[in-house]
Amino acid sequence: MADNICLVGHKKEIMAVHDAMDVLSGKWKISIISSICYYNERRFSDILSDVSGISNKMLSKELKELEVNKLIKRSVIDTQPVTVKYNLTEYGRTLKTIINNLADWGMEHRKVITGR
Amino acid sequence: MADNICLVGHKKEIMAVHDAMDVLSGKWKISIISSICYYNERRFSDILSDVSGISNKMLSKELKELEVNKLIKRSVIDTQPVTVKYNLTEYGRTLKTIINNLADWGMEHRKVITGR
DNA sequence: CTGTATCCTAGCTGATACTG
DNA sequence: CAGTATCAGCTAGGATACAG
Repeated sequence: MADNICLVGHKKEIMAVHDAMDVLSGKWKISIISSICYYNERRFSDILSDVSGISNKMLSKELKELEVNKLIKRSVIDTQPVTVKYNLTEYGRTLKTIINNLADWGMEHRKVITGR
Repeated sequence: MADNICLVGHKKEIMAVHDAMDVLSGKWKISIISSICYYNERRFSDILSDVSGISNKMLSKELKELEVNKLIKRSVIDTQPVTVKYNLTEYGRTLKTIINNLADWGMEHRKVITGR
């Protein structure tokens, strides 16, 4: 099914893919989701070091967008100084498969561009 | 496996995901790949109408990048006027799974944001 | 049909500094 | 620790026109 869908495909699927990318696009979004996904629960500074190259400003901004889209949840713990943790929402967790696929493909891709 | 990887995840995977997005990011790239994938072989003007909203300039530009990354192949057929067709390369076809996942997720996502 | 060439602007982005 | 504020440069992307 996942294979021969390419023989019967249509505009609906293409638009669906575009819809998905609307939420996931952005230089860092998928990496951020990955970080939270792989560790299940993650703090701001954790993600900052997980995702190499991202600035705190960008992280802050993209986290907000992901939260608006209901993909992640932000929880403030009232310690001193304050602690904030991010989790995937149930909805966000539906992205796991995609994340895993992307990670697999990304590792193969790295081999292709560097390796051979 | 695809599930509990989230319990043992690491920076390598996050970077892999980022690598993947490096190639696939851009407002239209995934949609373009989808179009070619679903129809197996596609012309410039076909893609232009498949991917609603894209301009010829963007299509041209992103097609070039995808070609450079060896994901698609461009073939010129010497008719009058000239015909050009695009196919996924064998390597590009390795993205099928991801495309299908994204299409599935995108359709669910549309329900979530419009439906309920 | 399949693109290129210009022009133009919103907003993305990084760097740096600062706050509660 | 978890962000916000500000500045400035870049570039992604759209509109339009043109070319082979």
